[in-house]
Amino acid sequence: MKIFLSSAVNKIDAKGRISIPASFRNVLEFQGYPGVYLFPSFTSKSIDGGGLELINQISESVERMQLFAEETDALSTSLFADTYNLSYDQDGRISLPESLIEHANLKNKAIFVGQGRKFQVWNPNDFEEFKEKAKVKALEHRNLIGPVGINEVKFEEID
Amino acid sequence: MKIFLSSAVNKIDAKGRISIPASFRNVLEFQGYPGVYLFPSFTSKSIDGGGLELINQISESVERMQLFAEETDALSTSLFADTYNLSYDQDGRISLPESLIEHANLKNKAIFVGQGRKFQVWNPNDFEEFKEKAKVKALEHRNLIGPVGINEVKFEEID
DNA sequence: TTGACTCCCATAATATCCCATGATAGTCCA
DNA sequence: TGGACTATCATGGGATATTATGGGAGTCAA
Repeated sequence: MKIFLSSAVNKIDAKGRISIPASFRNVLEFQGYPGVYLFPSFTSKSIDGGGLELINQISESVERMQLFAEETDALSTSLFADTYNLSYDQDGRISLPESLIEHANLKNKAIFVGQGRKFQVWNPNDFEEFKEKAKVKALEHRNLIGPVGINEVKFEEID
Repeated sequence: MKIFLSSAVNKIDAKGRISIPASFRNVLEFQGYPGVYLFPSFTSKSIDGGGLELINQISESVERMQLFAEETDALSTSLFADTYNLSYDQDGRISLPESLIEHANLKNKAIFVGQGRKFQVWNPNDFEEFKEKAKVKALEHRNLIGPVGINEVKFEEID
């Protein structure tokens, strides 16, 4: 299995640890090392996560942007500063940095949502809400959307 | 782990010492020796820092430039004059030179910000401000950016 | 002596290691 | 088919290690 699929709600324990779903760990280890890269999503109250492949893509695209020096600076600053490289323990758990917990409004539970090459971590309530809105939007625009999976369509398919 | 990632706020104590984040020390030691190179950033009120790799790159590019232009003399002079090579103690602390403290407007706290091959040291307040601006700029230009952690772009490209 | 700078140790908070448990799912075989 | 064995997983908790930070004591120079 090579991509992040399906979703799972896990608990944040008293010590602030949370298990990464086993299926996600498989993907991460397949990519070469037992750890995750996490950073706040630019566009939603969630955490984006992935493995080596994701972080390589990101650094590549940052380098590709060398032409636009100023924008690259700004981008790499906000990107690197808030990106965490966490390796999980032998039970598959990590403890999330405070700044990510805050950004994603996490309390004592979090949902891991597979999104192919990456995944997201949400407050389960917030995610439900987001999903509802996404569905509505998708219905509104379904005549504009081709047969391919754009964002909203994608989420429908996940369910 | 080979690059400077994430950020951490540390305290400057009464003796003027400050801990370099453990994860940064790992990178520095991976590069070959337990110390840092620090110099005032040209473009912002912060301190640029890195290890052997960074300083090697810099001296190479300065040498290459000196073949062509005389005004690079001025550049390299001011660059090397304000660059400090500090080795940290066994607890991972350094004491910052006065000229760097002044340049970065540091009081009793400083934030270490990973930027891949190098890192920066900021007054935490100043950095927050800068980050906000950077984020806005990055969003403005996200159409130029590859498949970074930006939902919409990402999903379009997946298909 | 004073001040700046080490080296060394103490401590509190946090993170990590390691083991135990209960739940679930899968497998095998009579 | 059903039931027992096995494997895997999420989760709890005790023990240990690491980290940031404070402060004492020694060194050196002015």
